[in-house]
Amino acid sequence: MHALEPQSLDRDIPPTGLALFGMSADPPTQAHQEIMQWLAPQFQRVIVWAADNPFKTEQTSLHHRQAMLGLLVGELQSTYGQIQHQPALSYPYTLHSVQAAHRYWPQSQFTLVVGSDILPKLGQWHQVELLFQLVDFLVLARPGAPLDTSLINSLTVRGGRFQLGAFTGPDISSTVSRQAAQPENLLPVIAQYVSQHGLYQASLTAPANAPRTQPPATHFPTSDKAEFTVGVDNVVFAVDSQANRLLVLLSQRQQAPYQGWYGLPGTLVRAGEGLEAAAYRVLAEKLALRTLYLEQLYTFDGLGKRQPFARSQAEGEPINAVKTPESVRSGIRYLSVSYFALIPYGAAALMVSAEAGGAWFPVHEVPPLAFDHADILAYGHRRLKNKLEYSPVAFDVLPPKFTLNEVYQFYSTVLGENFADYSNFRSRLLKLGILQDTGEKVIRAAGRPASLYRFDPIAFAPLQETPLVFV
Amino acid sequence: MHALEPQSLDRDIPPTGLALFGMSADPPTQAHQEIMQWLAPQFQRVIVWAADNPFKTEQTSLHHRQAMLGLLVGELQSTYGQIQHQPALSYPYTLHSVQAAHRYWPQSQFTLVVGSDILPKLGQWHQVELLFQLVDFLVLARPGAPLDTSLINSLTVRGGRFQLGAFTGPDISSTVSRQAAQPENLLPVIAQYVSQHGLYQASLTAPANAPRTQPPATHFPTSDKAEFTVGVDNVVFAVDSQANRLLVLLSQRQQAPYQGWYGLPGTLVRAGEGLEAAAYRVLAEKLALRTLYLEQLYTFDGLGKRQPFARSQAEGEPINAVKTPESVRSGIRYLSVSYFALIPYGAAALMVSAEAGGAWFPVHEVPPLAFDHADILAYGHRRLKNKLEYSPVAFDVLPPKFTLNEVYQFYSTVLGENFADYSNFRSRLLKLGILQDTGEKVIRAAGRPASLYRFDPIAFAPLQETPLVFV
DNA sequence: ACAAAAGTGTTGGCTCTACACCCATGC
DNA sequence: GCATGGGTGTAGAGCCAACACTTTTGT
Repeated sequence: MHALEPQSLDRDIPPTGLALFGMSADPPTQAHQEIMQWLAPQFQRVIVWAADNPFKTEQTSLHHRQAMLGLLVGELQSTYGQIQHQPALSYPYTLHSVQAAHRYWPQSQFTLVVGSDILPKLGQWHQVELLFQLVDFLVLARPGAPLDTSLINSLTVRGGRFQLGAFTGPDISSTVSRQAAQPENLLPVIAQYVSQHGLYQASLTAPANAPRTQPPATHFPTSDKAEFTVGVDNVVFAVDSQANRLLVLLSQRQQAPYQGWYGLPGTLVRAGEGLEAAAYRVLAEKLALRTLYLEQLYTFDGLGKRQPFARSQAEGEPINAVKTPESVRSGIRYLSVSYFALIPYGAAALMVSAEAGGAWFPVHEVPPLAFDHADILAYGHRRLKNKLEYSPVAFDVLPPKFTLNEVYQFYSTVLGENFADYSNFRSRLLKLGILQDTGEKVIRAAGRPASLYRFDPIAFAPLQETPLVFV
Repeated sequence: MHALEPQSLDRDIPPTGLALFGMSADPPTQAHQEIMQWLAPQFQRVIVWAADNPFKTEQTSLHHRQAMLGLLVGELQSTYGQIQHQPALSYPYTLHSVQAAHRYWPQSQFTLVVGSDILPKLGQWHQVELLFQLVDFLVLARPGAPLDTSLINSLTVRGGRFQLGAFTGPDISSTVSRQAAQPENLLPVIAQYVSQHGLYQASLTAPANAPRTQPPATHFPTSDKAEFTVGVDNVVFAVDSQANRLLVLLSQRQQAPYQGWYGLPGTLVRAGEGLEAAAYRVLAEKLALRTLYLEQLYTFDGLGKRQPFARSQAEGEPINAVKTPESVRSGIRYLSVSYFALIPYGAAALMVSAEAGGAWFPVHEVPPLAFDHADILAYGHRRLKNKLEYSPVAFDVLPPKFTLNEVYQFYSTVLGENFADYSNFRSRLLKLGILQDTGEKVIRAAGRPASLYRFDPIAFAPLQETPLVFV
């Protein structure tokens, strides 16, 4: 039993192993901190977590305990970089925490750090024999829980490997600090957290009207951050289903750069104005309309071509090799947030004419565009096609009552020629059950009168989250 | 035939009609501009476009002609708001332009403005009888093309309705300005465009080394635009498929606001640094890894809750009613561009420990987060699930060789319990033909050895654009 | 009567789901 | 042997493209 000799620790435990130190952290104390400091030089890494024991009903919520432990570890990390807070190890059973650790750091040697007070209960732990195979134990003596050699013997018989830690510091009882908790007994960083969140109210003499949650201030620390001007650029589509043409709204630029070129209608975001509000403003300046579909597309920095289509960086260069483009290092930069809009075809006519400078182009006949607007337009076009296939945007811009053929024309205009035939489209659409037959009939041309349908939002509501196919 | 009296125009044509004025615009001249000015007071609106006649081979490309016409109309619009350039009316046949106009402005009265020189050819125009039903004609006299009354009579018999315009101004021949083209014969705005794009080279005495395309300058006009600080926030996921847990990387904030809270790891964008580069930098500071999947998620202004999930504004309030939130009107604003990353599970262990301040949380057990990071996280989670279903991101973070069961575990961890059974998942995945069987076998636990597969990027390449389902 | 458009029905082929069953290994 | 996980096969249900067919209108 010489392994139980305290002084044997420093030479028996190799500095290549990982220490696992779970605790309730309710709250974490200076003793916990000192144990970590004591463990740090002896192990390659020290992993700590707050145990998630659902049976302790009186316990402070795991969130708070994790936050406090994170603060405590954060204080140490500048000196002891190898100490790590690992919330993903929070499990009800220690076995599961240890198993997770094995998955995180395969082929590592683990030492589980425990207080001597848990030894009597250890025999009944969940699958303790399996646990014994996975970790060595490092037992730290606690006052009131002297080491019982026969107990350790019986556990050793079942497969446990125990070492005794030569740690001598303050006791680690959280119960004491919780119950007799005066702020001065806690570490300052913990005390601050405790008072801010109103924990341990029963005993803590917290300032009566201390703020519980902090106001979300708007101040950010300055560094060599860049300053930006932010603009929105809109890709606005209208569907002329009768002529089978998809139209896009462009506007001609009045100033350099690209003076005289066509581009996407856009604007700079004004002080106090939201992104989406700016996008709406651009539309309202060019068009008079009441209904539309609008969503954010993509954000482009001004630096080089971004490709929103890029699938992956897999197997590529290490990420540290990503280099900052050398262009545009001067002064204020420009950021473009693009939005994508679909408006009713009728509204295309209602263009506000005075100085609007907007014009509709068929999407397959757009002129060369300013900046990278051709890319943005292509991306928006792609998004429109995808959106149509799995979401009912079409009904946002079709008239309130419509014939099924109108819907069909709309879809085939946007999605192109290789499109399903009318009768199958029809039956699929109706089977979704989101269209109401109004009973009204209408005659658009020669031929049998068509029923007018209405989109039924309440029938659609439950399908909102379902992946639907409208094709 | 009193309708042919010039002076009858002002009282016979109601100011409620729309004038349609198509031209070749090759280039548009001062005469065109004067005609528009003359038409403007007489009509509710004047619609102009550049005709798209594919038979004229020597013609300047439609793009340039549209751009020039747009510039010319732009000059007039501050005074004559009712003049509109409408490129969507560019068709080979005038009939189609007129029909499109009828779709744009239904129930309107249209007058087509033409020069007297086209009258002899008008009888052979495409479906001219139908055209006659759709528009009145307003004929402007041109030198060398005197009005032939018998010609007009015969066209009237076929259904045409003609009026004679009392316009007296310079002749409108573009051919002349093109061939005898000196810059001083053109309107200044057109001359500038022509020289910048090197049009009409044969005859134009353009400056020898005038720039053909403008440099994309980086200067923008100032208005009451807001200044922004831009940050990126990353939603970083790792899949622990063995424990069936999805992990997300959080970091604890060191400063106010929300000091001590957990939040998404982020940073401010530095001068000269691209958005994606900043996102990579954050990851590189916290983690040591070589492969990952990264894509842009969404851009949040700091103003109030945005909901990237919003389906539509359909049937809502008119867009002019969208109001700017009153919050944060002061000084510099903050914009958050969020990115979404998926990293290999093994890399989660390689956390750079020193002062990294990062920690992995199971996604269903995250603590309360700073700012609106909980919303961003939820959105990222949604995106992850969607991405998995129709794109092969999983293979970016799985090891280079993997068993099918590992893929299955990965999918069921992310997509949850109600997931297809293994054998069907297996056959569907293999049928895609994007996995190669390496022939190697591996034994993970008890049971028959599993084949190792490899993702085959070249087999996948042609499927890139196809809508695939991996579920 | 005929053409054109709306709407219904049928049929063969395909895919998906659920489940049964065989295979190869550790113990 | 038996348990465990890998891997194959199959019957039934449902879906879908293609196309024929009926109904109701305009001309």
